[in-house]
Amino acid sequence: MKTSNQKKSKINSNEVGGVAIKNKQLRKSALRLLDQSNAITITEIAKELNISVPKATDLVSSMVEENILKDEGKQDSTGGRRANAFGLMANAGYFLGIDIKLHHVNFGLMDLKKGMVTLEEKVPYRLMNTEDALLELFQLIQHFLDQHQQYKKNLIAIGLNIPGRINPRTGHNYNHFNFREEPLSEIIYEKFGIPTTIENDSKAMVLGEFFHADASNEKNAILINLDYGIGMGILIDGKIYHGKSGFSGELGHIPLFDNEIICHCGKKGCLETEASGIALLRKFKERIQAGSTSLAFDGTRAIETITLQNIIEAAKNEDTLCIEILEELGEKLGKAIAIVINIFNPETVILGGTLSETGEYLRFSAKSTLNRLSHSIVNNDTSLKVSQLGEKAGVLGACLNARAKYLFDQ
Amino acid sequence: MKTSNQKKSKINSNEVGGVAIKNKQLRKSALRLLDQSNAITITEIAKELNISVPKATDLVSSMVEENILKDEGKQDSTGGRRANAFGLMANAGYFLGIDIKLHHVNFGLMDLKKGMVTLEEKVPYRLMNTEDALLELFQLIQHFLDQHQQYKKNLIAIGLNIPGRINPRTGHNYNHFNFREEPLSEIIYEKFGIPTTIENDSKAMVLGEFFHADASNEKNAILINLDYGIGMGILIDGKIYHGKSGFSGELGHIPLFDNEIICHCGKKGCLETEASGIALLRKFKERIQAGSTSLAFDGTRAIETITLQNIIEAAKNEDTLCIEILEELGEKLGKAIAIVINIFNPETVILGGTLSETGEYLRFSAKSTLNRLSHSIVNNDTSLKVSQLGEKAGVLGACLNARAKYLFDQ
DNA sequence: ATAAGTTTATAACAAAAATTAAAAACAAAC
DNA sequence: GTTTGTTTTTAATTTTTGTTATAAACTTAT
Repeated sequence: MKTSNQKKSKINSNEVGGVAIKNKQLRKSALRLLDQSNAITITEIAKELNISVPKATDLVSSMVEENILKDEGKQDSTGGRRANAFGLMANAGYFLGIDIKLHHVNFGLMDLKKGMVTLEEKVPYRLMNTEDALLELFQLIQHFLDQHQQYKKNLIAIGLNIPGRINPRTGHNYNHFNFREEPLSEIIYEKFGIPTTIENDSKAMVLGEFFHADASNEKNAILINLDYGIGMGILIDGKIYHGKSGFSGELGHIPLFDNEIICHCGKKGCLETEASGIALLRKFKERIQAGSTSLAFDGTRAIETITLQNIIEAAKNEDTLCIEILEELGEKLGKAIAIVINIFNPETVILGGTLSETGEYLRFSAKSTLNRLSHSIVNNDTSLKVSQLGEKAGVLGACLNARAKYLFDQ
Repeated sequence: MKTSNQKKSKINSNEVGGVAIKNKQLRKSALRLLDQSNAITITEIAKELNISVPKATDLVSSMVEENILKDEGKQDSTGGRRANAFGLMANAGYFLGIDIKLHHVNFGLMDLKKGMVTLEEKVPYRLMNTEDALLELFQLIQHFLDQHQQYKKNLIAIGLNIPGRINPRTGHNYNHFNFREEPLSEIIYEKFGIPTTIENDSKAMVLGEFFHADASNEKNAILINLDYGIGMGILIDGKIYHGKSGFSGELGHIPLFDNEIICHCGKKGCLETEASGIALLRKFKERIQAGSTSLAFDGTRAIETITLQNIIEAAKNEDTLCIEILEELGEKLGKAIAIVINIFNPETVILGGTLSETGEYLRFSAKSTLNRLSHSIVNNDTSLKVSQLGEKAGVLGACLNARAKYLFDQ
């Protein structure tokens, strides 16, 4: 570790001393500030960062010269000379979000000011833990990059979401692409030369969903990711909570029922056995076999080929059976949400993921269970919402994740 | 807010400028460092705080002069000149911890080095939401202070635990002593002239229990406070998690059972209806009335007068009935713990509070339920322990809370 | 035992940042 | 339209901090 020698330190300008480190930190703090408000004056920066006005002037000037900041013109007067306000230059940097789902990938490009430049949703892809699947992913990424060459020069980082357990510190993921020695983030970095950070898909979604949340960083919020399985993203103080080893938010596998249905995790009674997309399909099949009819099933094809999307579509078209089983699901989910609210006392619980496309059917039945099972003071403190972003939440989260890590994190 | 005038700013030496503020922050950072290791050298401080060695020397010298730090002598050589190590002066400051329970108060005095100077447990007191109860509390505090006059001069802060909902930011508490306008912390401060911070008792206990946890601040841990009710303290990144309005950790009121027992919160099926001290008493009564016998009940007094402590004592003396109902309780608790572990993936779950005095009976049955209900990978990642501190956890937490707030917090 | 290599501590110097002062820009009152 | 009070900006000065150099303390190898 002792590479620095008095003589060498001056030659190698990258191995910087104390002042340079502090300036870098200062710059990141300034960027964090600039991110919170649209435009900010030098005096405000000086006050917030506890530095003198001349120092803040230097800081801002250098960032303006580097085209990171832009002079946004004079602010309204506060009684004296009008101050110049500065804001981030949107085109100073871009972040690529890659949101890998089991059956498709979503791509998105975000600029420095959190504006979405491009969104490419539902690119067909089959996630598997094989070398081939990894190579195919490479191709998809390469294709996206080729299509957006004008941004490549300023591409700062990639944020990648993938289902399963993640250790964001080391960049390792455990359920997919774990056949190589290196962590996935490292593999992507070496392939494309862009710093990459990875995250679990549900955990990234919670970032995306609270994208528009007010500037205060003290967000405590929950996203429930309803798909074939049930995931949960936990936001604490505006940051994703990972737990000891990345197992946090395993809402799908909390033991909540006394049934005999064996979950794919091997246990009985998991929430997923009653309130997931898989459970929904099972119930649909049971009801059809018991004689019910539905828009989603005309009898011309095998009942096993019905997908979650079929049921969602039918529910949107007010199919009685599908709405009924969705409401049943909402009821079971309500119990889990009651538990989560009592434990976390979050500001908001958002129902997201594929199933949330069915909108209020789920929310209403969940809410009514919630009211029945949980004390109103605790209950009413938390708002229960349905995602408005849908598929976009994950990509947004991926971009924001990369942006936070490479723009602000010290 | 514009009290500072160029002319006045020099007169009022308290209204300090930028450098002074930075020095204060630096000092707090240094204290935080010093807290983590027993003794630390100037070079290490400089490196950790990103300041130059001369600056670190100044910082340390001034703190030594003020008797906050002590020269601990030479460190072992690392191959060159041996460095002087500096450590906190234990007697440079003290913190008073007051742990209010429903039927008693615990007092404790902690020095700057986290050493407990005094512990006074189970001072009789009946917590009620009345002016009289508040005045009686004042008397108890005054009495403790009088008995420890030699520390009063250096008493830096008071940490106070109280059951019920708390807003530690404003110092308000909502279930007790809420009849005055001011927050309780303010009332205590005005009465005794010592800065005071308040906290919920279960939340403070989790700090106390993880007192000895290793220096790494990335502690994610859970304390379950088993008493007449069930509380939970959540430690995230080494800090107490409060939630949006201080309702977090309401483990006692998660809906987990399909029974018809109405909880004191007004709902049915709460965990507390099956796994709390109150539930334990109910079950004891039921079993006795059904003909069981127990050491805890000789038939000479009304069964309603049996307390939790009686049952605990009997269980310690290996009373079959009490052990049985405790094991039943542990089983139900195990289900709740399985949920908590799946959600939080904590490093440790500690069973604390009065009931934890029964030791392994609870833990064994909880653990076996846990193994049955939850996936082993997630399960084995978290250790389930029984508190070794008992009544001390709350006082320790109160002291640590005050210490952290007034020693480190910026 | 002495020399060579390390590490810490202090002193001297240089650089950087904070203060202070002064000028410029603006609003509102007279 | 001028004056007064504010606030921002820039410049000059002072203070603070970092860097470099040197001395001191100590270990290890020869």
